[in-house]
Amino acid sequence: MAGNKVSGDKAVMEKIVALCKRRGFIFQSSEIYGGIGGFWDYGPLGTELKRNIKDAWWNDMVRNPPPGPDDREFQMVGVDCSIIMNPKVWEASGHVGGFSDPMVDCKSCKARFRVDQVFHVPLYRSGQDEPFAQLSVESDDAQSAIEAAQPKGTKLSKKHGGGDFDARPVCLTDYLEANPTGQANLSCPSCNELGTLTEPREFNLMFQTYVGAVQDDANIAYLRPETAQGIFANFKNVMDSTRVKIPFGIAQIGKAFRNEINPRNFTFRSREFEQMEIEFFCRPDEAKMWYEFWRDTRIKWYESLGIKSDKLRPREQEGDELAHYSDACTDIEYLFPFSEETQELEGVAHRGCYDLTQHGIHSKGKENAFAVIDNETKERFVPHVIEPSAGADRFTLATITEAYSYDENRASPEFMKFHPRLAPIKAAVFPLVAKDGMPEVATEIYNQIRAECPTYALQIDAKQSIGKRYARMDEAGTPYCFTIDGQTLEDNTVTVRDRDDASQIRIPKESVAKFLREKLGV
RNA sequence: GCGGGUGUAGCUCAGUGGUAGAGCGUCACGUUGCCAACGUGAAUGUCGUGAGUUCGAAUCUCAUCACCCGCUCCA
Repeated sequence: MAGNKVSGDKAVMEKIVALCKRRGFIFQSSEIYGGIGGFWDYGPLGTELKRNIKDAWWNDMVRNPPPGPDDREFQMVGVDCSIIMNPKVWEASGHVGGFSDPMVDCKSCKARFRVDQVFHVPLYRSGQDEPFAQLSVESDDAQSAIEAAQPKGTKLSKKHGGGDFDARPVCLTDYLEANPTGQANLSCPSCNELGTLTEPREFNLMFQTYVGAVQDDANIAYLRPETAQGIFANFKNVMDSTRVKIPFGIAQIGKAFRNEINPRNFTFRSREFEQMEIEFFCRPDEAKMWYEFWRDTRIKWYESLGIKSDKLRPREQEGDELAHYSDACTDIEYLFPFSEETQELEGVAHRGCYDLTQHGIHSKGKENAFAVIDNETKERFVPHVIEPSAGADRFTLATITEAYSYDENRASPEFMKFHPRLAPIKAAVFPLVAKDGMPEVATEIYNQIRAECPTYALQIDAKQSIGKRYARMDEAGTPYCFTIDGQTLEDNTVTVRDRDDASQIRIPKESVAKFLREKLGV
């Protein structure tokens, strides 16, 4: 069977990575200096591909969004915010407080813990001032730490003669503050070994920098870890300047930065990446409806761009997976060849009124600073937010792995079956041989397509054998090649070669641009 | 961050202490009559990087960087 898909195979992933480099889709950043972990560059073909993806998203979501549920109308507008913002933004969003947690590692069993979630638990006999033993547990608070300490504590108690005991948990945060050199007295909550925990270390995943020439704590700033906060911070500006009315959405495409501990899997987990985000603002009582609308819209969008296989898997998050402020979230996941498990391409989250409320509190000192008034019902409410947040680089990678096809019966076994709308090169024009006036006709046809389809990336090539030129276009994923041959000179027809099955038909040379537009549908 | 593996031409890899190699790709010229054709020729390497051992290191040692796999992490 032609177009045989290969999946769930790491060898395939390696072939894809090799093809990406060979054909100029993706290069490692700073490769000539030995590279740099978690950063990637797009080459000429990859740049066209990613641009087509971002354009498709912007056109389909912002300029020409689908009709809403029950054909309800809604507006979509765009913003393009700065990457560095006032650091208070990240206090309001929780990124500064929440993600700079000190961690400790166990040198013995290699487990890692958040310092504030480990409790040191000395065990006491009633009436005694010194503990007879101690242990550690992982827990959210002191009360559950006591419960968590019972099984281990009972065993320890038996060892020490048995009898009732009293567990008095101390959070590691507090313990280390009181005993800065107290590491040796602590045991690992996982393997129970004594004195194996490292000193606490900060793991802030935000990139830090300084605004202004003086490097001082007072002017620390961060590269944004998500584009969403720029949208929330401009919510009122957009309301005041554009006449949008609830329900409406604000969209943004832009770079974001996360200092991942361990970047992996080609471009999938990068430290610098591009997001395509929508924050959709609606009435609280309609939030569920809009959540479902966006979830379904986003799934259909991926399918419309060629991710039709069963590798695309939406997954509704379970209760304990959800952030505390979130009512619902669907991860739209894709099964990449590098993993047995599906990986997130996009999260569609029902965020309630959390973000606007937080920014209200932090910027204006009141929860409802960004409340709006419904003109018909006169109700006043802080809008609820549905957030479809997609990874542009992740979808680019999914597009590449989905398109990658292998058919050993073809002269060119590897070919990229891109959706025509996303294909980096839309068509190529070839003289069958570089003589008898064929190159001149090729140039004429090439110029004709350029004039009639000025947005298409095209190629013209007269060098080497025709088979080699077809093969190169197969690896670039070019849907159609037009070839000028001897018959063209007699009856003005050219052959059209189809990338997916290598079949050929003849069409009049005047109609190549029309043929392309109809076939590509772009 | 931990453990294991890998790193030699654009790609895939051979080379285990003694002159830097192959296939494919790329380029040029010739040829061409629809699928990586053929012929001739060419370019391309601080052998990931830096130290050390040695008369001599791609090869041995150490460090470091990057990538892959498994943990860990993933707002």
